[in-house]
Amino acid sequence: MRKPDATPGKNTNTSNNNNNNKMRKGLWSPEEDDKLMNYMMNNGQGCWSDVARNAGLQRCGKSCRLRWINYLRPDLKRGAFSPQEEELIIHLHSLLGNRWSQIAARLPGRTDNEIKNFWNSTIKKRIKNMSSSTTTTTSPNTSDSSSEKDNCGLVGVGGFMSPMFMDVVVPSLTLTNSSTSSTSSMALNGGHMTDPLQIHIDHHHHHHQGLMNVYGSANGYFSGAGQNEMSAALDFGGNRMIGSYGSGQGGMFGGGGGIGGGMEKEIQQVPPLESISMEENNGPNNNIVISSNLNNKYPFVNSKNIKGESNHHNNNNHHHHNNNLGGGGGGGVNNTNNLANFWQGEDQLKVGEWDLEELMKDVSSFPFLDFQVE
DNA sequence: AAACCGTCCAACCGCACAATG
DNA sequence: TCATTGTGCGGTTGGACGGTT
Repeated sequence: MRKPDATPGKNTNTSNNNNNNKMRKGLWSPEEDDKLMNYMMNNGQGCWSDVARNAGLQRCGKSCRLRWINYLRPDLKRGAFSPQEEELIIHLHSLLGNRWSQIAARLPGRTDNEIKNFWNSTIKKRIKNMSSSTTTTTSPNTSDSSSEKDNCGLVGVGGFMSPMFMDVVVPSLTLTNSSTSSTSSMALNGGHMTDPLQIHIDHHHHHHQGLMNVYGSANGYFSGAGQNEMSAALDFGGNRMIGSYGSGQGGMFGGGGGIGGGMEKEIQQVPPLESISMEENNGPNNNIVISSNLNNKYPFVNSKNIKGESNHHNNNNHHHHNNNLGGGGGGGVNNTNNLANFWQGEDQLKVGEWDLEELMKDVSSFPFLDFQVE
């Protein structure tokens, strides 16, 4: 079904004339596209049944809606998925599971159908290959997330999360269980996690406000959806942020064998549902600009852009970049204003409990970011 | 060149949910 | 309440396409 058949009448397919309601099915002809497009441009979106009728289309409203959303909509982004989009899809899927519409809502110009197809064809296959090449153990949870009841995404090898380590470089952040130590560790109750998550608090980078790196080491995917999996998430007084960075061998976003190689231009925050845009060039050092128009709902992603510099060296040594938010190697997100203000506004942010399920159950409340890859 | 086969993706289907009468 | 209608979502299908034999 790649191309619509331009021959009038020929593309009426299969059951087109079998049923007596005269509703066409199957591929859309260019004439039908024109009718729908013209109608939508002139009248805007309304009741789809009316659209179908008033546009002179022998299609059900549902079909018209689908055609418009998936193909005719002017703001659709054509072409292959960029590496950034791919990474974002992978991560969003790890958080959201097969909620394609929610994933699509965070990928401007992309449709849920498109993402779903992309996932089912490209990414799933790649994960499958990767999984088979990096481990000899198998798990029912490994790759075929679409068939899983709990929408499990990409959990670690063997269906378990391998030891993970998080570097959380957050000045003035104290963790209630170990506020004085430079290295804190705590366990998260991830159902598939085999080892406690260790969180290292770096108190030595006070001029890098708001930086949080979360990365995984060893084999395993630092991702997951559903209650049994985890991503990293911080809940700061209602403003949640998440971030992850894979550096381990075979990690989901890892440096060796991980999807995307090094996940170097990584934005792990779930972007906003509102006003997302993503533009890109194809250069190896794409910048990522994050902005938001949420009117101070999330002060660290305010209307000022957060600009990430794709610099491999601003990852873990933060001597030159302020406010590197969620940046993996090269994927840092800088915000010299709002993020800093956010962090500076709270002298002692406290993270009382790290309840994975609580964090994951409300993915939609994560800070909304606006992605642009320059 | 023809047959075969795997992949891709547009479109359909069934279901759930909300709104309305 | 209950039925109807409209909408949206996720899963699935089936045919075009391209590569391989």
